[in-house]
Amino acid sequence: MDRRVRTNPFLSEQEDPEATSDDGLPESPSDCNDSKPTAAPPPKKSRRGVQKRVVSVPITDVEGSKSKGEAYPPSDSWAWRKYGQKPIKGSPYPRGYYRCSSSKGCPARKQVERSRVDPTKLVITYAFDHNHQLPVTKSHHHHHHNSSPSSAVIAAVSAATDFPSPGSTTTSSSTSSGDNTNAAPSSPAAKFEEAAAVFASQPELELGGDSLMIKPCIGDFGWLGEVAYDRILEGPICGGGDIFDDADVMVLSTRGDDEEESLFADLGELPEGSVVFGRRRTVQPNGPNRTCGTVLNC
DNA sequence: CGTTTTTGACCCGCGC
DNA sequence: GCGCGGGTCAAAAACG
Repeated sequence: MDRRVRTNPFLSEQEDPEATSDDGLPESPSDCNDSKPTAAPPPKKSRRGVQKRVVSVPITDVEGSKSKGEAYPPSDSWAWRKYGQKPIKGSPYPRGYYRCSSSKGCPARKQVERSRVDPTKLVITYAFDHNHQLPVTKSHHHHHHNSSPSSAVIAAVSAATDFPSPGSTTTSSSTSSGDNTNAAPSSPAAKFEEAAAVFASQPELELGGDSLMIKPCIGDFGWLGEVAYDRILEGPICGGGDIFDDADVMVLSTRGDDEEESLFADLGELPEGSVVFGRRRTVQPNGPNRTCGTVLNC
């Protein structure tokens, strides 16, 4: 293998300089609206100029769902393999590095870490797109359009590092392994990733003037709603260029409850968190579409 | 048996 | 120019 290929084979679109800043986000709220995907001014390149998407998901929700015995959709079909883990300075939680194992040459990568300000939240950073189609395994019937294979799938999600429980460092393999194949997730983290994955592929997003609306999408992902997704910050990383290409940041309100409030309180306004909406993908509909939220366009 | 996870070390980029 | 931190790879071990 090419050891250390520092060159990103896929860099091109835009990246998230702050992607790594899980919560510290020094960025200003207004920023989200500033960056126009179209204009695409010279964004600051990240360390490697990698385009990244940050997804933030409340871990507690996932766990809660789990206890509720909710039905979870199949994994995101993407197989992720953990290739590293490192403690992050300033954060008590380690960051896990995952690569797509669905395809040999798939550049898709993701970093999973726990929010340092809000331990109940998981911050997933996606980098690069999948260069292959979603490995449809079983119930992956795509209702909607399937984006071009070449465009690759947009979002992949999943995973979770080992979240050392505040107080005790647990191991985490469960998460990763569960996440890897399309097997049903067994750990809360796995659910998270799935949730994120689904979001990433959700096609049913509608733009409504200033705000985005998530249509029945959640209907299919009712479980997801339960699980919880906070906000969506989307970086046009999606090669497909979907609706979100237009939206830089979106906020999804699962229930618009304290959760969100606290979220904002913790984050300040709407900093990092975000769930990525990619497009396409279906899951078993067993959820009460109670969560459809409105996506606030930053 | 195959695949994935875990841990350590190395290298690169950025900041000061 | 040096140092720090982050990111990736590689080898070994564990699990399914």
